[in-house]
Amino acid sequence: MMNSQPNSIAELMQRANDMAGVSLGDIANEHQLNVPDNLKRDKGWIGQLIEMELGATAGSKPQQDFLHLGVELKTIPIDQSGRPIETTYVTVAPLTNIQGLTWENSVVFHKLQQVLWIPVQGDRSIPVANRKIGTPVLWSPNPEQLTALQQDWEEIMEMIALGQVEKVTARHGEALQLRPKAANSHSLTESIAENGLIKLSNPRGFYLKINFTHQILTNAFG
DNA sequence: GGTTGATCATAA
DNA sequence: TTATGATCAACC
Repeated sequence: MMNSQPNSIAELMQRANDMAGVSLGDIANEHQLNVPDNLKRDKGWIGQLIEMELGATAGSKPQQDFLHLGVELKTIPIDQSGRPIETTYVTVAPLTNIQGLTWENSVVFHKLQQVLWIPVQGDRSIPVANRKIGTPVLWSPNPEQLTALQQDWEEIMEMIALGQVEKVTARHGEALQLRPKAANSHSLTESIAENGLIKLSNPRGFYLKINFTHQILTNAFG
């Protein structure tokens, strides 16, 4: 059962606030869904469940989840102290046809304009069904965060443009990092070669580092 | 214990 | 294959 699209940010936030303190098992029951014992084979299960509850538009378009509201939805697993357990996937990294692409025109920039963070207990010792949803955070990057993101993005994209995508490791970047994003390490997609022509590389995605998302949550909760 | 590179499910 | 939703698990 997919809930209807929220018509305003206020409506979206009301739904999000109503989920706070509720367990994943309770939400799943509302939608008559079974809860997996673990997430090994259901890595996106929590995200999909929350999308359903909040009425996000299903689909795999490279756009915000609530395009009409200008809001991207992200669930984020946190430990007992409220620190994110995992990095946050943002989007696939473009590896070709990037001449003239600017930060302001990038998918990363657009998706991070406004994000609704839904913290969820992520400690693996807690059964998935018992994990509780936390207080939502509607976030937009402040000037400092925006600058940090832009610097990382531009540095990484320059490497890609120069045919150096394989030389970019997850250690690059303070806020944003580039990592594999594929079915496996053998997946291939077109990328720019050092001679400017096309070569094949493992697909990459942009991720927000934990320290960065931790700061977002910390700022929101004082 | 935190991070990096690898991986899983699914839709179009 | 590429996009979505992410977490797993080996490694330092």
